[in-house]
Amino acid sequence: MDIKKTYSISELAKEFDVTTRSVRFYEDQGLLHPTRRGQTRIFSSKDRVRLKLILRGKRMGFSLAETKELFDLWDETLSGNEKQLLLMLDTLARKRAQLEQQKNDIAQAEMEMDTAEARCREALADLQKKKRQQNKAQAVEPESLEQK
Amino acid sequence: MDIKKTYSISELAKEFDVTTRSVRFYEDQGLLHPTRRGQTRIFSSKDRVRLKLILRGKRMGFSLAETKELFDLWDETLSGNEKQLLLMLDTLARKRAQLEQQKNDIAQAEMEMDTAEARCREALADLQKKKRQQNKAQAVEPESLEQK
DNA sequence: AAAATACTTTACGTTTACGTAAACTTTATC
DNA sequence: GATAAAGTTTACGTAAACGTAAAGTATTTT
Repeated sequence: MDIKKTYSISELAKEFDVTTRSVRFYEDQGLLHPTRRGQTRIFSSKDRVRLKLILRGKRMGFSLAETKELFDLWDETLSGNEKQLLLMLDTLARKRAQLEQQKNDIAQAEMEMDTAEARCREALADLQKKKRQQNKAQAVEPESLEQK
Repeated sequence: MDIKKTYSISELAKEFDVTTRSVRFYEDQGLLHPTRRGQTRIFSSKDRVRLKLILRGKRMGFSLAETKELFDLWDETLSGNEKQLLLMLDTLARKRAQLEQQKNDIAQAEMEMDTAEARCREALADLQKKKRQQNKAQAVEPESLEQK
């Protein structure tokens, strides 16, 4: 079995460094489904996992709506209906393509950052050279002052 | 030299599959700097490159503000001021860390999609087996009817 | 010259993802 | 039993990234 524990809203908020407002909002949008004891929310470890997925999705540029779609689709997939299974496979394939695009984008960005960094270091090296020449000039100056 | 051409707003919009509204918005936000002939915008190949970077940034989950910051920083970097150079190097390092995080996220997502896909295929295989068994049953049924 | 085409500015509208404040209950602590 | 701490709902506010008219200008085509 999982960790099998339950979580309060502030426990989750603290663990993942989000506000309770955000967590409530995610519930409101149908991404989380806490139960209630009285009116207090009780989150399951499934909710915890989903929160983690939500945040990772955000870092990857996914909207909450997209993530919710995936959650819902997965839930329906678990029903075992053939149509849903095929739909899920199709969706997975499309998401994979999206990830491929992102990997390409990242690789490109990294290359460009390499050249940018190289130029920076080159420019810095030039500045250092200039400085050394100035220091040499200054090292001579005192003498010329004394001779005056 | 570059491609050295200039571009109209609709040329760029068509090439990158965005609306002219978006292009004007990017200018408004200080991300593009077209010149004017009369009141008509004329985009340089530098603008074209920047538009490409803007869109890639978006796919990578960067806001326009973040992208603008990088543009501005890079422009100031080109001035050759030492402080700016160091700032740029620092920023590059932070962006690299961000990309690393994204790569981890993507790798994680891919792994989870692998297991999700495997479960789907397994469930589908089970369904196929059931179907074959049903077909076998149906193939026998006609005989049993005739014998009645 | 009239009409079509491409461009412009101005400005209000919309969606997403929360922030923030107000007013209220429930539970834990002194 | 008062007070603080953590939770709740309701609701208005906001920044980002455009969408969508409306109304005008400039140029090209017929």
